[in-house]
Amino acid sequence: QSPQQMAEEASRKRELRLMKNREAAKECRRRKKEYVKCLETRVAVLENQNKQLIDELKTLKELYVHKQND
Amino acid sequence: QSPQQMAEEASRKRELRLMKNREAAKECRRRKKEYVKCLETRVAVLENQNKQLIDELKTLKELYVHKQND
Amino acid sequence: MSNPRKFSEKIALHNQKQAEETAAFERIMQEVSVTRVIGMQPPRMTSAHLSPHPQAYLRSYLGGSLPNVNQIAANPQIELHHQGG
Amino acid sequence: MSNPRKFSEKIALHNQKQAEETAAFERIMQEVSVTRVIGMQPPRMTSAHLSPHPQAYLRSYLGGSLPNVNQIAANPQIELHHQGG
DNA sequence: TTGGGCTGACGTCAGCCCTG
DNA sequence: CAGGGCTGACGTCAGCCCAA
Repeated sequence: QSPQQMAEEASRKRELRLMKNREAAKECRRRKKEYVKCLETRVAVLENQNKQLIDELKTLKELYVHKQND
Repeated sequence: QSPQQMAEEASRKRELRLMKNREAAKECRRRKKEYVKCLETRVAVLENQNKQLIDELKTLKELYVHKQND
Repeated sequence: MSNPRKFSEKIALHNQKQAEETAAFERIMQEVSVTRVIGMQPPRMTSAHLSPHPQAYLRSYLGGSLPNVNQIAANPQIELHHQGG
Repeated sequence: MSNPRKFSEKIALHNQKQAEETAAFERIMQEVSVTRVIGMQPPRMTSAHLSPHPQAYLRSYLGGSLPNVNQIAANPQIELHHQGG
């Protein structure tokens, strides 16, 4: 093989690899963004559940002490 | 001013701006990483609190129905 | 490892945990709601207790289907058997 | 806006919320613990009630410093409902 | 063992928002 | 209005890790 064809082959291979990694990086960023949004949503959900659980715990606690005093 | 000095000035200004934005990007990535880690830690904390709250709610509920049957 | 490297696995893991915790959360909330409702009755009799259909009375206070109510039905005061399915 | 653009502000906001929620969490846990402890006593008298130091008896059951316990130990029949929420 | 898929980290560009 | 601080998104390089 002539060195000219070798250089062309190497260049084409490199460009193909760059193209693949380019798209892969784009997909990776997309998944990372989705993951962070998932984390934020999860935090919000857990926060609401915590508040509701604390409220229910307060209510049941006062109901318990009221039953106690009866 | 000679166009030679103008080109040098522009090049120096551009390089300075690139340098600043380079360090800014590095700090930005650092803060983003810290933020994501903060989110994960927060999720773990809220998860543990949820479990403990649910357990306490179960205990208090059974205690309540036991008091009810007395 | 519980901390995967791929984002897709992290997302799937978080969705799974969130589903489980939400299920447990809704379950305990319903149970506590039921407990509070039946706990309010004994000291004072309500006209609903005179109704020939106490199940309908309870279901009027609570929303969806209550599979765990059977355990509560173990209370000797109230009889609550399956409505046959 | 509650959703800042800068990461530092997001971190500060999350830390603030986490501190508040942790405080509320620990508070309600201690209160429920106290409620359960004092709720177990009335049906049967314990020898600890004959002790000249009931506060010390309660502190033996509970961990940290409990400022509200003093009022409860002083007047066990009072109702303790603070801010309703 | 090794090639390829994913991701971490970098530098650069473009754009937003705030301050001068 | 122009200028600068931060961040979103891109392409590239380096490296990890698993299936082939």
